[in-house]
Amino acid sequence: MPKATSGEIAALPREESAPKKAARLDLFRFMPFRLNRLAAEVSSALSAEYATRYGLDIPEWRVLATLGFRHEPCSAQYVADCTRTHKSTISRAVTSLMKRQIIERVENEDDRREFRLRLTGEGAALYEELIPRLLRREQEILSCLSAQERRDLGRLLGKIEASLELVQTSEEADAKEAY
Amino acid sequence: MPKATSGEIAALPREESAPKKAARLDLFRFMPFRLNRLAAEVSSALSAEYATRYGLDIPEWRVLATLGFRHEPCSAQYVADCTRTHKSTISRAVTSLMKRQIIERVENEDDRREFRLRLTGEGAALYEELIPRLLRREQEILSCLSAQERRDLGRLLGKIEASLELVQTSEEADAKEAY
DNA sequence: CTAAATTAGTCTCACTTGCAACTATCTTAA
DNA sequence: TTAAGATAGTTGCAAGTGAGACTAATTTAG
Repeated sequence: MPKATSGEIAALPREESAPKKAARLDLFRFMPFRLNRLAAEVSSALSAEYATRYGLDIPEWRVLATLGFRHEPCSAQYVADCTRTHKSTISRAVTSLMKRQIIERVENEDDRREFRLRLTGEGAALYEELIPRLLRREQEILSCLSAQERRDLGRLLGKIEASLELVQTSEEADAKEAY
Repeated sequence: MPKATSGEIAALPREESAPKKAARLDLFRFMPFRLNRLAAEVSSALSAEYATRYGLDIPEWRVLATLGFRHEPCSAQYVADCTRTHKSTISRAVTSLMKRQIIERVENEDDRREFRLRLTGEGAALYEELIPRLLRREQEILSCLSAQERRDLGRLLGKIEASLELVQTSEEADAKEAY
């Protein structure tokens, strides 16, 4: 079994060296692989809270989190945009959450294609019960980092997110300010 | 549309305040969500290299990367352990790569349950062609960070990776103690 | 005003993947 | 030596998901 990952980034052999060395890539230092693996591991650590305990899958949890965080009802499309989840996936999560009466939806009088989604009382109660658990779990996972390190990590990820345009710029936010 | 993500960690309202405020969680500051989304996005950015160009999927790429990095042939089980990918997934990737003559396998005389996998000449050539592209792509993605920031990121992720391995439950630890 | 283009949401299809059962082989212990 | 248990790898099955077609409603252009 290979050694645990070090802090280094996977590196190409010296570019300018004369004898064209064969390129090699250590998966354990390759950022895309590390991110994938870490995300998978963290997700599964958290799913103990919302999956086994409340029977929610990830898309359902994302709908719940979006509706619980925003207080105004919002459309399925909005949830899909926010969470970068495919609209068909959100649609299924919405259907399932409605069946379980965790959320409800009302027709939008102004645009009868879309529905306004919001938590039911039951859904809000579930949200209130679940959130502290998840935040505690997140803190546990991050407890190996100092407060400063956590800030640093957040900032570094934020830079990458911004450069990949994962986060909304203010103009985009304005453009979508229809909500 | 919600605000752009800051460098902060999702936070509970002050714990000790008298009127029990409703807990809220901003998905955009919630580390598990951010990791998931970032990993998905980075993966898809990279897949342009190995998927569309060479027709490899992620499991196939992981097999290739493992065999290319190590020079001794190794078993499918070893690849599965290394990459934390389910053995059935690796099995299918191996089958597909063999059909395409990118890898080959030989029986292990000492243990006829397992096979020794290694790259064919063609596979090695593919590896040599692909690796520089992927490393370049990784560097592009990380180009929004300074050299110091990249080291920091690697170190922070490394700490979380290490702690998650330590944090594995005792049953899991026992189960994996075969290694 | 009407036709074309756009958008919200649903649904079907194909594909991927994890689980668990299964075969074959190896190891351990009575 | 033999039976029970562990391990490598394969395969069938079921659940989840993205792509994209489709319906219904709205907006835009001519």
